[in-house]
Amino acid sequence: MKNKLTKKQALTKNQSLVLKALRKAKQPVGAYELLDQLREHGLKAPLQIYRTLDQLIDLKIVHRLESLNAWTLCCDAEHDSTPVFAICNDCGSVNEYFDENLTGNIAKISKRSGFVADRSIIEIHGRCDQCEAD
Amino acid sequence: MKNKLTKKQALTKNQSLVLKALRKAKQPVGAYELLDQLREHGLKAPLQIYRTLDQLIDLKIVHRLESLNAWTLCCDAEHDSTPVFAICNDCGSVNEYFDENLTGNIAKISKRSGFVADRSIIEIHGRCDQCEAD
DNA sequence: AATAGAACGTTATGTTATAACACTTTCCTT
DNA sequence: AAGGAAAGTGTTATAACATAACGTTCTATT
Repeated sequence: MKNKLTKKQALTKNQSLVLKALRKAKQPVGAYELLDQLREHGLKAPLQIYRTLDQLIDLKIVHRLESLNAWTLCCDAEHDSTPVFAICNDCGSVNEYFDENLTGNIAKISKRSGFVADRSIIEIHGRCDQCEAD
Repeated sequence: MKNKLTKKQALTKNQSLVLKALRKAKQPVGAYELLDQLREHGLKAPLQIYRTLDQLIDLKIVHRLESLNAWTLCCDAEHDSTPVFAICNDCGSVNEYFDENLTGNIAKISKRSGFVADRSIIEIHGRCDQCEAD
């Protein structure tokens, strides 16, 4: 897999298909749901989806939400810091945030304990603005 | 399920069995691994494990690690704040931390965006002290 | 054109989790 | 103590999520 510098290179057919499906979705999408949607485009097996998702994650175009077993588009921003996902229990929408302080605090915890962090997962469940207003 | 006040009540047979298995483990344990271990005590079906784990989570005795599909004992501390799990990629050990600041960070993000948080998941993957020393 | 690496396709299988239904135990209330 | 509600249990079947293994095809160099 190419590194970030070549991110702009053309996507492969499968990558484009999966990306397009994710763009259409208003919520994170599961692998098998993607597969169902893309059957009409010739995709037949789960592995085709899982592989493509892995590629898109490497390209930093897509994130996996561990607590949902689902995937979502990365917000536009180029970011090296840890994303925070706010997941609405009601409508299922997900927003991606960044927080320097939070990233800093995680680093602090790590340093304190001698732990060397590699990948951080922050997923907050609750109710979004919209749903809370109802 | 009873609330926290009655936490000290005697555990049921299945709860005790699962808890004991988790105590023996040095790492988070998967549901089917628990099942295998507890077959000799008469447990036969996945649901028996999953149900018991849910109960233990409600009792705040056990945590689920979303990024591992596995469960681990809660550290002793009574805590209402969000636990941070540091998961070693090498040895698989997991440590649970708390950080007021971090909890504050999450609250701030929530306030800023109108999102009302409910349950926060923070799991950091990396290398622990020990493994890093090698 | 040769070739190396990435991407792709396919079958089979492994792993994790829940639905649905019936029975039993516990504990509170009268 | 009898009765009933709620929690816990057991069992079968099935759903949902994910990867192994193998061979082929595409693509971007040299």
